[in-house]
Amino acid sequence: MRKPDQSERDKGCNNNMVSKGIMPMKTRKGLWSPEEDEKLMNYMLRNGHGCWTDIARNAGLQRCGKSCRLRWINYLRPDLKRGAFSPQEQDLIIHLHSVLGNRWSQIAARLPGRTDNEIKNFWNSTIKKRLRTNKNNVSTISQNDSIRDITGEVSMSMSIHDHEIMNNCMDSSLTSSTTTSSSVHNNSMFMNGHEQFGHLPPLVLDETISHTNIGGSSFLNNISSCLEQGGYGDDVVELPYMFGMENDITNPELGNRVIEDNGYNGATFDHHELDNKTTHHVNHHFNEGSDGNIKVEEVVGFGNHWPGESFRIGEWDLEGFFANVSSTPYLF
DNA sequence: AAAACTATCAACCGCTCCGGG
DNA sequence: ACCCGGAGCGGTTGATAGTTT
Repeated sequence: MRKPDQSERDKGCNNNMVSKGIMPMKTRKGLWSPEEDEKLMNYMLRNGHGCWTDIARNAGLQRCGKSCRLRWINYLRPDLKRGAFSPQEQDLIIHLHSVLGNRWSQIAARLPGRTDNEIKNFWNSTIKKRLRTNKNNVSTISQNDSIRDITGEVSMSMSIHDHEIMNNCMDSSLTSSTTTSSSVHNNSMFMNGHEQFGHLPPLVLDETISHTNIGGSSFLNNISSCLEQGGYGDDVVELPYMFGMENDITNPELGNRVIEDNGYNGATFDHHELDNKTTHHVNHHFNEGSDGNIKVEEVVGFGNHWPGESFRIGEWDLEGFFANVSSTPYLF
């Protein structure tokens, strides 16, 4: 972690001003102190969003707006979910990354309570490493169980069964777990009304499939098992051409989801940082005092759980989501 | 016990995009 | 059409905690 420092100039935030010969106000850089958190939290809860530069100034912070925005989004937002990623979330991240690539903000948009930074960090540390390790363990992939592009190169170690699921899910005209049979798919099938990508090779399946189960999450399970068994590698997981999602990545189920609010009622709520590995947690307790100001207290505790479970804003029922996955056909 | 190594993640940086003038 | 400033994004850095040697 970076030490809080008193930089003479916030290079990143004040580039424009400096280039114009305007001497910017001194801004702090580095880690945020609890006092700064408190100020920003107070201001945001009272006034809500606005121009970040104004927020920084009006909240009495010697920070640039950019820094305030980042702090709020990544740390102070009341709807943030903390703690380790669940296996379901991990599956979802892996899948979404295979679809969206490094578009962390778009991935984060589908994981309520998670930030792009968090997901990016998680991917770059944990998953990337895991994939790299597992990749080395991969020896052969059955041709019959793989998907090949037009050149015959094995491009993804997803089972035909799961690929079929995805194909069918791409087709919004399919509303139930129907039986389909096809040996060749071209891009138009995947695009299905969305803008098509121009020069992408069609996918070729090796054999006819006659079974699918849209409602299941076997695709995700398969990703999990591939991950564990070493089926995915950096160079085989990308499937950017399968979806016409560039212009349509809004998932009504997720995007409009009402976040459960079990704790924050405007008076008091907790913000937990949880480290499952060490069972140590730092609990930032935000409490509204008699003066109406939000106080930030740091409480250190132990135990691999959410103390009191009082602050579960953003707690997201992934199980329920996956159970209803058939209603979100263009996500899977 | 200490040094070296590794993992994690908060925060910075530079860039692009977009809306307003 | 152009300029400007703010917002947002993705890549990267670096401090610190944890683990291994």
